[in-house]
Amino acid sequence: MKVARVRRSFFEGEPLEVGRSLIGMELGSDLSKSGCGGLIVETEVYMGPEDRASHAWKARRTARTEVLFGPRGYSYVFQIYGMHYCFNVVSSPEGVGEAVLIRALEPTEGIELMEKRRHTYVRRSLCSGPGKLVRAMGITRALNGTSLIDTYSASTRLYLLPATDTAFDIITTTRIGITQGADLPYRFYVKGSLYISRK
DNA sequence: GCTGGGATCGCCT
DNA sequence: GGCGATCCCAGCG
Repeated sequence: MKVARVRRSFFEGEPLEVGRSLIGMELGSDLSKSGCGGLIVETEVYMGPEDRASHAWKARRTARTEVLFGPRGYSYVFQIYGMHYCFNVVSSPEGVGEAVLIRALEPTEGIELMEKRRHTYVRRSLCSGPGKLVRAMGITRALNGTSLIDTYSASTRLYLLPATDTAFDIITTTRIGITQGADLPYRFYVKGSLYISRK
C-alpha cells in the first residue's frame, strides 16, 4: 500500500522549482485494483495569466479549466486534439492557474497492464509523451480534480511519491508543441533517459 | 453560427 | 517529415 505521498507544502515552492523537483518522483495509479506507475522523467511548467501558452492566459476561466484555478495538489486533466488527454498537477493557490504537465515516465510498475492499454510492448514508448502516459496509466477525464497529496482514500486513486534515487542530471530547455511562449525554458528532463518524449 | 487552431499520436512516405 | 483524426473553445460576425 502506497502511503508516503507528498505533502501539500511540496507545491508551495516557486513554480519552476516545483516542476524541476517532480523529476525523479513516482507517479502511480491504483485503478480497478490494478496498480501501475513510473518515475517522472520529463515535465513542463505552465505559468498563470502571464504565460501565453497556459490555459490560465489572461486569467480566463471556463468549465474545462476550473480545476486549474483551484487549490494546489489536484490533478488537471484535459482533452487535446479531440482524442488525447494531458495530466497536470496544479501548483498555485486558488485563482492563479499555474500547473506542471507530466510529459513522460520511466515505467516501473504494472508494465503488463500498461502494455495492454497502449497496445505496444516497446518499453521506451509506453509512457514517452503526455498522451501516452495518460493512456498507459488509465487516467481519464473522470480523474480531473483528484487530490494527489496527503491522504489516501478510495476516492483519491492517484499518488505521487518522493524521489528515492536522485543520481541524475536535469536538462532545462524549451517546451514542446506550442507556438506562444515557445522560447521560455520551462521544460525539464532527465539527461540521457531513454523514456523522454524528445530530445 | 461558423471557422480555425491546439500542451498529440501513429501511420505513411 | 508530413498528415489526418476529432473535440473544445476563442474570436469574429
